[in-house]
Amino acid sequence: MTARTEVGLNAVILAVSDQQPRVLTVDPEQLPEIPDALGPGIKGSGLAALPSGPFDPAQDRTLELALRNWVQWQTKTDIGYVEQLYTFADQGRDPRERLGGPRVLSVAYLALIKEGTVDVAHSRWQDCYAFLPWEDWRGGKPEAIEELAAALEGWIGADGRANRRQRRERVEICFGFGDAGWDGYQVLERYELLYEAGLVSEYWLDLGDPKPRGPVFGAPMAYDHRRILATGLGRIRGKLRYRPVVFELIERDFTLMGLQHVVEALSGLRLHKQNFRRLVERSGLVEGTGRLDNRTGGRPAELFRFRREVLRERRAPGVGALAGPRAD
Amino acid sequence: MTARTEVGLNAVILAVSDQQPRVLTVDPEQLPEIPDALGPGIKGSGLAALPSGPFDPAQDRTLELALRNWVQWQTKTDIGYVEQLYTFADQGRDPRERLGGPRVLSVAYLALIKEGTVDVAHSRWQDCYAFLPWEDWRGGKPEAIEELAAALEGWIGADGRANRRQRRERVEICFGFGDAGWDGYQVLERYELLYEAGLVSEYWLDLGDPKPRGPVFGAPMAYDHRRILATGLGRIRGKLRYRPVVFELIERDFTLMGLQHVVEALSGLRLHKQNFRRLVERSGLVEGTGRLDNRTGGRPAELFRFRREVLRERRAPGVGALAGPRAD
DNA sequence: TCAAAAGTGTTATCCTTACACCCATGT
DNA sequence: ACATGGGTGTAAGGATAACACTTTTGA
Repeated sequence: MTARTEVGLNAVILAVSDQQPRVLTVDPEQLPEIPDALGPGIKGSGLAALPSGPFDPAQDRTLELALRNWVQWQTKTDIGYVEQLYTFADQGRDPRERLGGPRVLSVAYLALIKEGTVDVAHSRWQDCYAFLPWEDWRGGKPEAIEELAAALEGWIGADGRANRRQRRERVEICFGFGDAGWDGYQVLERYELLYEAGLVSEYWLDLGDPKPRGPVFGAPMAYDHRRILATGLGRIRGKLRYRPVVFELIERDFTLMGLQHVVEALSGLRLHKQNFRRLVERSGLVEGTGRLDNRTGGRPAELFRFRREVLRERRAPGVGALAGPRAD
Repeated sequence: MTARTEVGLNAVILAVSDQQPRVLTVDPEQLPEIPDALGPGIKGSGLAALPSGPFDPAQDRTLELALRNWVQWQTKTDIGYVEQLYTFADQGRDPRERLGGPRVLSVAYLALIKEGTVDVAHSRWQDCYAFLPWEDWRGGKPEAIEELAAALEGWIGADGRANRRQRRERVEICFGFGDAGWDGYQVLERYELLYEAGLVSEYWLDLGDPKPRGPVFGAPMAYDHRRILATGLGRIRGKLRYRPVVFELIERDFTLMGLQHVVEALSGLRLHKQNFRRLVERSGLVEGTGRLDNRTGGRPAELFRFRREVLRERRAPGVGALAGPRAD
């Protein structure tokens, strides 16, 4: 017997406001397609879910168009930048399968929108780092990380002698405990490691055992949506370096401080102010407009714009070494 | 009416031998699922196709496992490194749709294997640059590029006044005609531009008009497989910079020259020998074994190995700025 | 006048590039 | 001996990181 396959679309819709990266979530309670039978952990759990929409092979010419239409309709906002993230199809990723539903394959997209107001019933903006708190190093080493390291140490010790070395190596690489230090890009690798180690509550939910036997970290999301979020955050952190994607998230005119705050929010790192300014200006990525913004508190800041010509001039126009020297 | 959806898997299987990047292709003539009715351009055309396999939602636990099993079975080779590339689902991408077949969605993967012998009936290794000749700059500016530039100039002029600027900007960015110069990473962007400009024969095939009205470049592939190949080549060129993926393509022991040739083959660039050696050695990516290879012609070369510890030591362990200084 | 944020200058250090040169082997 | 490729040294130039410092506003 060949089961049916259905294709869905998921969107990680990111914005930055108040120096926090936000992701648009919906309340799965409101999603009509989830049957009540799934009980604990899904309906009634209050878990946040990523917005998802259908892909209708009879109607939709392309995946991206389907996504755009569907997001536009739901959020009443024009999403500019969209890119495909990954296709998720692991067995059991959608709990409806357990009730005899079709195998659901989901193509996830990343969308970037400006911090303007997207205010739709049943959806809200949530801080990305509520779900992935260990990813935010702007205030120095996150508190969670010590506890996390201890829990991972337990996971390493829980395996046989031979595998411990591999586990330890993996932990060290993912979390930068070696000489390499923290690498902001490996968001997904870290989430997957925590999942395998039983340190996120989705692991226990997927086991059908909603009570974690041990510490868990970060707020959970419905289904495998936290994994998808991690994929999205990792992707944009990587892309920041060599593509001018930051500008999709801010207004046309911005101050250098404002730009820095957005880069910091996404990368989860605190950057060195003076050098950030210089690097960005020298890179040709922006140009001054001559106008000033005097809502800044101190001395008014000059407003800058993205310089489109940089695309012709530089090979990998992004905020470089993620991005400039770090502060702290 | 909602049409059926079917999910297939495609693999871009890359190896490097004789300093050429190779891709494993099959003869679509041999693929049982292609009906004869599709006539010109598909069956009987002799076009190369990427190997493809089924995804069976009833059997396969994950996409990657399905791919691994299926490739293993076809090529009798253990593919080590595998990564998901992209999911293709544009309407009309599979000509069977025109005959009332289901909508076929294809999840493409990139696999890297060592140059050893994979010799299977109905499949063969072909030079990647036969399909994408403008991507090989190892011998200086490729011949095709002048002709290509002229043809693109025609495409720019063929649009209304307003759009010409945009078209010209896009051409300049993609092909590095501006100050930025050639960017090896943008393989897909270039292919898509050529497709839109009618400069690859797939464009005419998709129109149902197998006779191109103008020059076309590179050997065509069946369906949208050349687009998939371009995606794969772009991906590995990007990844080379910050992940030690080269080592998936070579034997455990290698000379630095050998390593350089593989990097050059993939990146399509000629590199500066002395500095490549030093950069690679200093990076901690490799370690000498003390043993020598005396098949090299001149003085025997030391054999090196990948140094796994580098993963703990360096944040983005790859062959850097793609990769080291260029020669020529 | 002070706090807060904008913006400039300078220097030590490291990395990259380019070039020149020597070494070991087979023919 | 010489061709071929392996391998090392060094110095110029550029980019980066860390520092101290001045400027301009609002309260």
